[in-house]
Amino acid sequence: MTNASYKQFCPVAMAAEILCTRWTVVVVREMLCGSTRFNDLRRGIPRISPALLSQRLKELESAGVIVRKGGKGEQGDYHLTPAGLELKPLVESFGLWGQRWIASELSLENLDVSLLMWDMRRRINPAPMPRKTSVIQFQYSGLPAARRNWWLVVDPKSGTDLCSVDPGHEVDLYVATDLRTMTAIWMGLETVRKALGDGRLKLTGDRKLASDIQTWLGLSLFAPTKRAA
Amino acid sequence: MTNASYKQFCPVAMAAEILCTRWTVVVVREMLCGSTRFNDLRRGIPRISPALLSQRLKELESAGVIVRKGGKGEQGDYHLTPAGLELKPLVESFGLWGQRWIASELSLENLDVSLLMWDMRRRINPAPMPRKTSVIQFQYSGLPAARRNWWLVVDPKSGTDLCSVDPGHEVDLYVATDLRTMTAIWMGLETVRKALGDGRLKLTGDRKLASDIQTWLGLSLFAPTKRAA
DNA sequence: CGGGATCCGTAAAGATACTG
DNA sequence: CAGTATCTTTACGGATCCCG
Repeated sequence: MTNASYKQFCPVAMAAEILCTRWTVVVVREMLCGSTRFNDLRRGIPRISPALLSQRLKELESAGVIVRKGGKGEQGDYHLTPAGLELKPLVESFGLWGQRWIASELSLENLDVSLLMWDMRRRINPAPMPRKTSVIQFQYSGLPAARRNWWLVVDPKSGTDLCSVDPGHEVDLYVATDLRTMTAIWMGLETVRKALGDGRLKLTGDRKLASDIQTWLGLSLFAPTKRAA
Repeated sequence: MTNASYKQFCPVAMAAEILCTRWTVVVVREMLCGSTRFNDLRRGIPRISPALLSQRLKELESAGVIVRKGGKGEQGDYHLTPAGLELKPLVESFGLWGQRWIASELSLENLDVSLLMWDMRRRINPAPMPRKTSVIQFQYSGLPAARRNWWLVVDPKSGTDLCSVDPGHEVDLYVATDLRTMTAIWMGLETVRKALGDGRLKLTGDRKLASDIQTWLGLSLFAPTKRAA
């Protein structure tokens, strides 16, 4: 079917043929967010099968959107080409439209704690945080024990690590909440202040870190978008 | 599969789930270009099966992108909702990227005379043409007899009609060329002047109409886009 | 003739297991 | 870690038919 094409010279149709197969736009989004390794991509796209991810990467490579570095059999390292980088406005169009027009209840049906934490790790802004390494532990009520606790280890110099098992460091701030509340905050559907107010979010530990949370907890790229629906 | 979703709260993924099924973006493009009837859509998307078009229209309706006017069994009349109209920038992103990065030889493999004429009909600009109705006959060499001749009947008041059988009016301008040349001009890949110069395009009839052709023959929306590949 | 619905064979995607 | 292999389910393409 991939070969039995739309047969239209229109550039919209030609681009759609490359990009509008299942998962493809999500793969590109993930690469625009900085993932380059096969398993990093899988982490950002948990429900894609490895076979299909592999196929999509090959298709994107032959379309000139990405290049694979490393020989066959070696570790692959995937990077966007100039053509791939220019897909950024297109992916942003998807995000803006989705944020504006897809009912928020629908988004909040697709809760996924590892996806949320993986996104948060990428968007943490260490600038307003202490010079030293900060450790923030998230505690999600109502989740199975293995997925309940998450640690963000923020080193202003080397970046942020995400752990789902206790890394053993002393914790500077505990964030106790439920997954739906944290996801809604992340998406800009509600605010830290409101969730703190009605008790769905509790912060304990370092006072400064707690009061500054809105400044270092980078929200989703699309959180500022005004909703229409 | 449509229901077994990506399961991601990310608005990019949620939008992609709605829009990135086969043909869907092309259907939206066609509606943004003004088609509202089932068979107008089929004309702009000749290779979609009626069953799949019907299914896509239902999906777009339940996603809130279009509304169907007319009761069940009645004539359907499909219109974009406000959410659908806001897909315009997204569809334009596809077109811009496609025009910039997809090799032109690839586009010119997908020649389709009825698609080209259907697009041209929509983009003709009657303003610089005579007040009276103008008839332009296109003669494509190398096509089977039934698809060789096309007539655009441009009435500055009521709009433009496209005919593939002789409507019987007196012809003001004859445009004799081949399909590849006309498509390349339409896409901005080359100019009328150059095609006239090397004889791949011939204009006979009304001198004024002929010399003004670049002003009234609206090109593809993406013709001004600079290519990268 | 416009606006679809049905049926069937092929092609793509999901799930899971497995390997260098 | 970075993918293949295999099997089942779902989607798509194409032809045909239906109905007002």
